[in-house]
Amino acid sequence: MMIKPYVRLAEGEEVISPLQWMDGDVSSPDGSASVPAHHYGASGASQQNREMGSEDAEEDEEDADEGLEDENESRRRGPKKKRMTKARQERFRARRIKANARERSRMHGLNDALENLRSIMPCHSKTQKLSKIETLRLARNYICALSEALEAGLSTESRAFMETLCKGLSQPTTNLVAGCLQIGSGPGAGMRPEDRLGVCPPPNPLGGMVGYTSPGLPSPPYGTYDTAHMLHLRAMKGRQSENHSPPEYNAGSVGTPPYDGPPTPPLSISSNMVPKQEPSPHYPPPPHQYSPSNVDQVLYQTQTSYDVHLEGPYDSYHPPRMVPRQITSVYRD
DNA sequence: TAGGCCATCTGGTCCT
DNA sequence: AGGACCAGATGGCCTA
Repeated sequence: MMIKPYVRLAEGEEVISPLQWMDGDVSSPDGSASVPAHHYGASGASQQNREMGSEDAEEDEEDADEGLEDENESRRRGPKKKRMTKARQERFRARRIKANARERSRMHGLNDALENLRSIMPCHSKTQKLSKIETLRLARNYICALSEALEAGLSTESRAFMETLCKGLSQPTTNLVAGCLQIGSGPGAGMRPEDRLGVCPPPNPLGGMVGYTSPGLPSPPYGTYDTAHMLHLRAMKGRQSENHSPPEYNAGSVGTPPYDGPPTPPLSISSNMVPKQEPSPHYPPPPHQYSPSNVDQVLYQTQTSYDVHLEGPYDSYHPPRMVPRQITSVYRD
């Protein structure tokens, strides 16, 4: 028999658990479940607990069955296991069902919080949802990047900001971030609303795009983009210090590189914004309007690192695909 | 088809 | 005693 997977239920819906399923006719007389053992996972010992119940006493009926203990059971050290009477089984199941419901609810709360976090990330797409781990990484990077921007008075469109933001992210997420923050409003005008990216806070109700992601940007060949060189850049800045980062965040490691900056300065709510929140009618600005500064020059390069692929028909549900152009050279001076 | 991600169940541990 | 939290295990879904 196949056990259906659990899905997140709408409010009011009731979940049927294997334990409840156990309560049906499929339970064997001795109380051990017919639920496939593999469904439970865990070790043999745990499995035994599940079947025998590791719960506390049910005094009645106990002594009478003493002689029926199997030999291994009687030789075992430690407190003797109480036998699983029917009443104890029922209590155990009821408690387990309650615990399962609590655990589900707890995890839903966790997921809701994660969803809230996603919604204020600089890259927010309903069609290309960040995974949990990537959400956390990006959140961490975002905080670091904003802190650095505040500290150094840099633009949140600066290269440094982008670098920090993309540190240690997976290739698809890096692509998403890049597409998010570097693509202007022009070609995306016809996109699905849910593909528009909110830049904390979400899109300006007055209209205008704050940027968008291409739905399903292919990973490679985008991706010779390597964050290793970013670490290099940071190392050159000589800002190695303090234990703000987990030990695994070393330059040579695969995980998210360390944030080696100073402690995060206090951020006001209003400061938790990036400039693109107020969309410019000319974003990205044409070259002749662009600031000649070095950082902006680099930024302009990044903004022009995608071409709009106009091949084939497209409409609001099939927006033009963004085709990368030499993304690897974006961060080179 | 393998691998990534996810939801869920579960037992253990800690805390109130 | 019961709840919160955690980590291990499992199977389903999706995508490259």
